[in-house]
Amino acid sequence: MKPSIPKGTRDFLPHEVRRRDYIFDVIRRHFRRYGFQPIETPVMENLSTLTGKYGEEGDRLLFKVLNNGDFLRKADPQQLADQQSDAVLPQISKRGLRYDLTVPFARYVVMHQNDLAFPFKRYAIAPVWRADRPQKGRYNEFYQCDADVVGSDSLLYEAELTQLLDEVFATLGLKTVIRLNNRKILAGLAEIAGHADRMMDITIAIDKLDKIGEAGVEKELLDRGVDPAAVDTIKQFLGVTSLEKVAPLLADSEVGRRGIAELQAVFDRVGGLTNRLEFDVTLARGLDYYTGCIYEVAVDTDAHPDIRMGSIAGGGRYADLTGIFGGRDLSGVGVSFGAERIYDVLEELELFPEDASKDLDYLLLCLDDESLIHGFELLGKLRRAGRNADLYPEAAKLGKMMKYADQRNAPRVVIIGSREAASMQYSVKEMATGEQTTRSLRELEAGSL
RNA sequence: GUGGUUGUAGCUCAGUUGGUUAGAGCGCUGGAUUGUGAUUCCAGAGGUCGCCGGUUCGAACCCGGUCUUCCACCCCA
Repeated sequence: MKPSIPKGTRDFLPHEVRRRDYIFDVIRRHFRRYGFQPIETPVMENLSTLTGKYGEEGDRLLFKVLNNGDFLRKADPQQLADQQSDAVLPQISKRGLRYDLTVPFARYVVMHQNDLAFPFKRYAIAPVWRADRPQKGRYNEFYQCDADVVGSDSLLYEAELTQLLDEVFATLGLKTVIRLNNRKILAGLAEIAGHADRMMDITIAIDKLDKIGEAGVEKELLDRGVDPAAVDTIKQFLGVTSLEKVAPLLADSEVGRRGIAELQAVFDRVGGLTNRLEFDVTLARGLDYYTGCIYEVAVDTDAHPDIRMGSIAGGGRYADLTGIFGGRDLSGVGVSFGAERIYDVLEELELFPEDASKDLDYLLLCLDDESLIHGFELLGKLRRAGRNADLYPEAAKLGKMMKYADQRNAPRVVIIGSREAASMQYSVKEMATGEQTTRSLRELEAGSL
């Protein structure tokens, strides 16, 4: 048989894993610096935990796990015969793979609320699964790096998370645009338009502005059943790029005014950033559970004009998510970094640091069997001294071993023949320059040649 | 989930209206060079043409199905 892996999943070569680890390490370092604590949750959740949290579209994209045992026995025979997938599904599947890290976190907080000190700040770096049709930068299995805080309404957290987004991308050397909006502004907009109940339809439509243009948005709104007068009202908002200008439009909406006040408070407190920070009234974000500020980060196309990539990080405030699980209403806010997309962008821009794919200090090559024994002992000494070292396990032709060293991406090789073994002075070759020197054990152990 | 697209050597790709034995570059293995990789020269190995079925005297090529890739929707990291 021909080996294969499920569509939308990937294997990673060693150098790719090291580069991914570099991204994870940068993000994790910043999470810790900001006071977030690590937690872990299962990759599988009960389907009842997951369904209904991500909107209709999200439910469709959940991976369901088939029940064990004779699962069809428990299914309704008639519904089974009629191929009523939706009706049969809950009878044959009670678990699903997590779709994101936020909903499992809300479930976790409710289950462990007596063990946690609020506000509770946690981070998680873990894979999630979505049964989407794969494309570039879109996979069925991918990692999210989430930082969330639950149990406080303080807008200082929104400001802090903005700083966190900014610092991570500054450290990665990636120029981005951090866009901010507030669901309350969108609710106000819907209210002013006379369609308070149609907020989702309206926001989904205007979210597409940069993609389909104003005429496209207008058509989309009409298609979604928004009346022409309301569409005219909504169009007034589309060109607005500052909070000051949107404020008068929302003067008659209490929720809209609150949204503006919240955003203003965040802007007032973030301070100087490396990346661009923008208010964007058309930013919607599809997840149902957001209630306040929402974030989205994209590559700054002014600085990196050739990059075409969707959002590389996002987040927002969800005031009611814990309430859904029967807990106290604990307001939460968080951000999520899309590690895979960040990887693809860093790769394309060649922004990975040189040493992100190197992990070996020395590779030892021995020319005869006696030297090999000497080399194996030297290997142990170097490792005990804290150097990353490896040994070619037999005395082969030097050319062959050099080639192996090249493929291993070893920065330097230590050549051990009878001369070196006798004198304890080793030939060290820098692979990049070809420069060769003689070094003592002490020098090798010290590293940094 | 809807519409389209892709699949030929380890990789990137050629392959004529359907016609004998399917090619190139890179990589790989060996040698020139028994203590020097990435650069030179020579030789060699490697393919049920994604898979299943159909049409045909004959299929990498035409048709159907299926899996996969990428793209546009939908949605999203």
